[in-house]
Amino acid sequence: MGHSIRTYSKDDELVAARREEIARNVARVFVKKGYDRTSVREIVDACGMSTGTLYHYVGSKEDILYLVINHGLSIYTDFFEETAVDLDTISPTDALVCAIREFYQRLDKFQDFTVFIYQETKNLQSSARQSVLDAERRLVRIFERLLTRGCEVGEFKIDNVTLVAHDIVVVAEMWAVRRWFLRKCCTLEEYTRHHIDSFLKCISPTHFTEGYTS
Amino acid sequence: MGHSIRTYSKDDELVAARREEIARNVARVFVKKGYDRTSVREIVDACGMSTGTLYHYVGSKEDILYLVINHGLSIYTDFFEETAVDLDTISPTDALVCAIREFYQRLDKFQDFTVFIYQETKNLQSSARQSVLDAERRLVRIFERLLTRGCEVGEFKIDNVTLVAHDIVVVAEMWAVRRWFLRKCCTLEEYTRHHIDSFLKCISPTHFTEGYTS
Amino acid sequence: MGHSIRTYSKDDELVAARREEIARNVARVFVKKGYDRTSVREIVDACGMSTGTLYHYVGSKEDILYLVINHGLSIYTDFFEETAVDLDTISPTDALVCAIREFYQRLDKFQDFTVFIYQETKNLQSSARQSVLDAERRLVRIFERLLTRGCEVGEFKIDNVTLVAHDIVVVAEMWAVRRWFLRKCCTLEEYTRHHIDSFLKCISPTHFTEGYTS
Amino acid sequence: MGHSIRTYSKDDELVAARREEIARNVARVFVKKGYDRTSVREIVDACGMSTGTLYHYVGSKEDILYLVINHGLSIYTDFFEETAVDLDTISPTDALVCAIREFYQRLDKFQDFTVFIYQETKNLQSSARQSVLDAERRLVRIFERLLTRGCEVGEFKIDNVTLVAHDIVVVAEMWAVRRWFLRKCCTLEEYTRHHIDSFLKCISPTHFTEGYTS
DNA sequence: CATGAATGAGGTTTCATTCAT
DNA sequence: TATGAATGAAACCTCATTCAT
Repeated sequence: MGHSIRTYSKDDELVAARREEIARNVARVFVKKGYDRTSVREIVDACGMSTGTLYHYVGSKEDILYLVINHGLSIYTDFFEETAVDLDTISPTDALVCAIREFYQRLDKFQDFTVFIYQETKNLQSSARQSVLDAERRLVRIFERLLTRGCEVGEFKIDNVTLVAHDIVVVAEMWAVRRWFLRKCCTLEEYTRHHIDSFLKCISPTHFTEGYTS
Repeated sequence: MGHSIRTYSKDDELVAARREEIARNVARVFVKKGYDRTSVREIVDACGMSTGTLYHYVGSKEDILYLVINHGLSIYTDFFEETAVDLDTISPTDALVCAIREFYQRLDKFQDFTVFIYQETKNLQSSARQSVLDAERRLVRIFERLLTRGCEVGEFKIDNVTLVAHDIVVVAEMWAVRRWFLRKCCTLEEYTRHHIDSFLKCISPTHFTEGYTS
Repeated sequence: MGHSIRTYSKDDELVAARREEIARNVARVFVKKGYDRTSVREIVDACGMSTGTLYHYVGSKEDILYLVINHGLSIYTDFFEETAVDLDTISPTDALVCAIREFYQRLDKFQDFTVFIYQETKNLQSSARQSVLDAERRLVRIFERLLTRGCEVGEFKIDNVTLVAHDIVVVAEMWAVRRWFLRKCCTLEEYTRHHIDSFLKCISPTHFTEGYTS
Repeated sequence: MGHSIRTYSKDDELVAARREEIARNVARVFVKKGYDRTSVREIVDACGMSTGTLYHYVGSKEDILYLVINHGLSIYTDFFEETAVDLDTISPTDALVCAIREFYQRLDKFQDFTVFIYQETKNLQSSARQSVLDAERRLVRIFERLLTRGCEVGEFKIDNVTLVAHDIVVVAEMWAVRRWFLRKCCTLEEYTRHHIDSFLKCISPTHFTEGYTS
């Protein structure tokens, strides 16, 4: 799916394993030094491979960027596709709060990745970039579903569900991206609680607002 | 202030003029191709200067990144330092709404810059990066002041003023950074209105909330 | 005979078969892309072999060039050694004309090979090159014999038989090598007839010439 | 004219001088080792330049091949465009004989080049190759003109002037290309005389031939 | 002050060949 | 015998920067 990477090997399993290995090893280096500033020399050193072997499983340096970004995305995408099931058994509000908490904590763990993706996605060619953006869209959709369920049972009242879901995701990512600012401002717990409160206020149906129209 | 750049010239005015010229011309190229992928040759072509002249007024390629980013920041910082004055004469709520509207529209115009800054600040060395981050902080502070005034006169009720101000700025920047998502989701007007409503809900003192504690 | 190629196999027949297979398959690729620009990977792909197997029957990439060139030479050498027999039963002039016609038509069919040999023989190491040149020499000798017979029976009168025989071969090869020019100039039939006429004029004993001495 | 080569310099004269220098120095190496087997490292060593400087005046390794081939072609093309004038003042036969003699001697001097061009033209991309072939065509045309003049005054009688002119050029080039054979067969003087005689016989109007039709 | 030719280290990628399986 | 993963030297080319003019 998405983007196809050249290999000289015909053993699909081996290719997948080696690429996983590459992504895992290179991630650290890319996050630290940035993509453009990491040389292929440094990449192969980090992988403990020879140049030739690397290019056996990968068509170009950019393919490696793609692997690393996808590896990073999977870390939290995968997670959500697992836990999202349980959320159906509790009230929409509880589910939303729980999901946000989990998500924010998860992003806190993988801060470096989040920042990295924000900085390097631009360097991908169109097809590779599309599949990264798709992963982001799936992330938003997870929250969309939670919000929609809440609307259906009357617990939430939301004009633009997509926009709210998007905000939830973005605010989480900002905890990583803007850490240079936020760390001096509050703890993750405060940050999370503040935004959970904010989101709930905004989507609560009991809150009467005349709607500010400029 | 901030970061000092090497020059061989002793004519301060000329240096400033040339640097302004460089920043203005190179901005477009950097925004389009990214810093690392822009060669010094492309830089001098964009400036209509010779390499020698460029290095007469600038110590390194990275200095140019610093110039461009600062040039970009000034575009909206300066603006705000002008218009912020008038805002004192109207009610805090009106002032806030007005400021947000102006800010969001301004960022809409300079989307490319915003995205660029999000992507390239990491490439700056410590001292240069600090002065960029300072500019961002000043931006937040503008909204902090508006919010604080509102709190003082009882129009707003806010636990963490800095955090809200920061959110206002970040949400604006996301309109540029996440345009690939948001353009398909709503117009700038809808985006702005949605968030103004949200922010007002969250800081309104009349809204009673028990505070969701997980 | 000629040049010896390393193998790890002891089954001579298998070795010969495999080498024949290699030459046949790789010929097309070499003719199209040139020797230096064809990678070993492309060679094994063309052969449907693994790298390991290839190097089992061949010592180096250059050995393959040798195989291919010899394969190419055999295409027309073999042919001549078959048909040359019949030529003894007809008059020297008829035999010559017939041989030239056959030869020119044959080369027309294997143009690519001829061009290839002109371009790549230089890449062979000394011993391999010698055996290629030997094949060319045998080709010339075929015509030498025809011419000599004609001289003996008084049908031809030639100062330097070798030189004329060599010209006959070279002119044929030029039809392939200089096709970019000759195709726009005449058909194969015209080309052949023109040169048969020329050769006959030059070797005819009835033609009186004082010999141009500068 | 013909093929355009990238340069970073704007000083046309300097570019021409440097390229001339490159062609002159690299020619020897290319002729000796072949194009593909000569590394850029060896090229810059032969030129006494740094890599950077080389690529200042040339876009790629292949451009250098183009320069060298053109340099080689000019050696005899230029020559002819000078001497061809005088030939108009003598009889067509004398002019032809004289031109052939000069040409064959000239090619003898630049054997290496001739061989090189036969082997490497294939490596040029289309546009560059075209302009090399054009130079060859101009060479043929020189002899075409001489032959045509002879026909007009009745000294020659030729069916296909172009083909004869082409033969004259090709036979000359073969003296270089097939030296491995011809050196053992005759001297340049013998080779030249033999072919002058042959050509004159073939184009002489007094020689009666019924035309051999198979 | 302004120019742009010169530098050579370092960039990414390909290559022919080996050898453990 | 047959395989193809692994190697790392060497390929071509670009780069930011300097300095003589």
